[in-house]
Amino acid sequence: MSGVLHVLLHMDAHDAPMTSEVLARAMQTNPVVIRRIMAGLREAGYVRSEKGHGGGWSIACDLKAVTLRDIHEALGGPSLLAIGNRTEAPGCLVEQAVNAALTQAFDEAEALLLERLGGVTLAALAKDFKKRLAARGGPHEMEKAHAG
Amino acid sequence: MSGVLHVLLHMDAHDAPMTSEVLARAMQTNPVVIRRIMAGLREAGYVRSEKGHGGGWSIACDLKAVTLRDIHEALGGPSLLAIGNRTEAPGCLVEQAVNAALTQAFDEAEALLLERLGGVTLAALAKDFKKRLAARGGPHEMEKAHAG
DNA sequence: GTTTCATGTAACTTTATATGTTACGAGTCG
DNA sequence: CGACTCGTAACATATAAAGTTACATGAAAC
Repeated sequence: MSGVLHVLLHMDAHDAPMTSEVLARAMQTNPVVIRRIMAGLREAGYVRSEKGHGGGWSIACDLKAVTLRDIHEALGGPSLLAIGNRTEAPGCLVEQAVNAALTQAFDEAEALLLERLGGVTLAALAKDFKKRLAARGGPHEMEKAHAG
Repeated sequence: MSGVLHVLLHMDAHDAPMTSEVLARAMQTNPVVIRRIMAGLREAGYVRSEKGHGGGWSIACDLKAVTLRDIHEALGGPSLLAIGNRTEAPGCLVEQAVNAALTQAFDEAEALLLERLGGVTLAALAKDFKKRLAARGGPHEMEKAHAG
């Protein structure tokens, strides 16, 4: 999640398409990993990929219309919580009681988190980035920022 | 978490101490795993363990005074959220912007979850279990409920 | 006191999952 | 055609969780 957003914002701050290799270097990972992650976003229509010379990844959506929740879902909507309910013995009344209590708490937290993610657009993130950039001054150089 | 609560409630519904072996069979795991998990609870004073004949695990606290949050902390307070922030390039302004947005959402969700866990006592869970037991009728037999 | 039972814990093995890598096919541009 | 880049399958590695073995320690039964 965090890494994907990072890539998206860097793409937004770049006019030309960016190759998997460049992105992978910045994220300290492998080009194939980048392609794997971006596959979901491409299917959702948030990014576009082009082959050949001058190819690579570029934004294909209106950043104001896509929220972090949309991104999360494009990534397959993995569970946001680290712990879940056991369901090994659904006939056990103890398990039912435990699950009832936990499920309620978990569902509430997950709903809140999804709501918060749904309230933040990529455009808002990009704007925050530009604000930080202006506050610091100087150009934005992805390679330098990711050197260390 | 879920498994620990399950064990605790079964212990509460049992007068004599329960051995790691019996608990492990019910939870479909290994006695050593049970001991490992219970170690945290023992150090926190929520359960007691006794060796030798007739030994095993028993409740050592007032169920009304211990919340699910307490249990979570006794287990080492592992992260409740499945995803975190990357911090590989803290000097990157994009990363700062992304992390600021995500951190806020995550912290809120985690706080809500902890609050909810803190609002449920073990006694409340036990009461819910007894209610389900009464509704169904018949005795509570751990072995049977965990047979499948 | 010896035997039996049970925990405590270290060390090791197994399993599951995520991540990284290699390889190659296919499309694109010069 | 040749250089470039994505798409994807297949394989390798790393990490963490769970399971297992082994043995020491303590407690009750006899």
